[in-house]
Amino acid sequence: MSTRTSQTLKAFYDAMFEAFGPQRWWPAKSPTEVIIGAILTQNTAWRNVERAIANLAAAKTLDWRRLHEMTVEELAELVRPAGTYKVKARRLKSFVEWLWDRYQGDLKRMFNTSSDALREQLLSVSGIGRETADAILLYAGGVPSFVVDAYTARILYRHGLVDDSADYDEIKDLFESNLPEDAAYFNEYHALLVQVGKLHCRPCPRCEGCPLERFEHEDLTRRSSRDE
DNA sequence: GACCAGGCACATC
DNA sequence: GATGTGCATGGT
Repeated sequence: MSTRTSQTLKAFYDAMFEAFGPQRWWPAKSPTEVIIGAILTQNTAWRNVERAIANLAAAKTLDWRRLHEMTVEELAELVRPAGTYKVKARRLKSFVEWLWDRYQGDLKRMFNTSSDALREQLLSVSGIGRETADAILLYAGGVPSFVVDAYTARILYRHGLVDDSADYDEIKDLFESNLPEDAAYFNEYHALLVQVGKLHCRPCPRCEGCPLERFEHEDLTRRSSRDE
């Protein structure tokens, strides 16, 4: 199928890829590290997540058994640089406890579950919302589940592909129903959107030089303090 | 000092 | 169902 939306989304990808090349996401050494990073990066700059992960690595706790044995207070001290550290320690713990109860602490068993069922299960864990669940599925499990984040919503909104009330599932479905169901493609696409977002599509945007600049969009740079 | 960052749960209406 | 708020470190 080749609707207009589908063509536009593919053209976005091509333009971003041409500008930035492969992003090689997720920036982690193992599925375990992906999952920990996905929880730690919630509403947090990646730079700070790296510090927290470095602390965990230094303490040799990038390991589900060790994480299972630690207290939430010990964990909190290690993840402190990532911000909201008490909350995040609790969320990591709730995932670990769940992984232990349900899959004996074994990620391979977890990913052996059918992806739709696993997504529902992940969403039932306190601290794992839609973006985190999809990041785990895609970047730790290689499941073609499109990840939506604040940049994604902002970029699509500014290009008129969704309105500002579009929710997570609506945006996710827009990608998944208009692109080939390919985990490698979804992987690269989301990473490229984040790169465009970081460089050009923050709350106060900088459209100059953006690889999507040539596509129809609303240039808000001159009215960052607009009130509608 | 203000604002932001690869969200989420929970309270309230 | 929609909207508001707390969480918190570190960079710009």
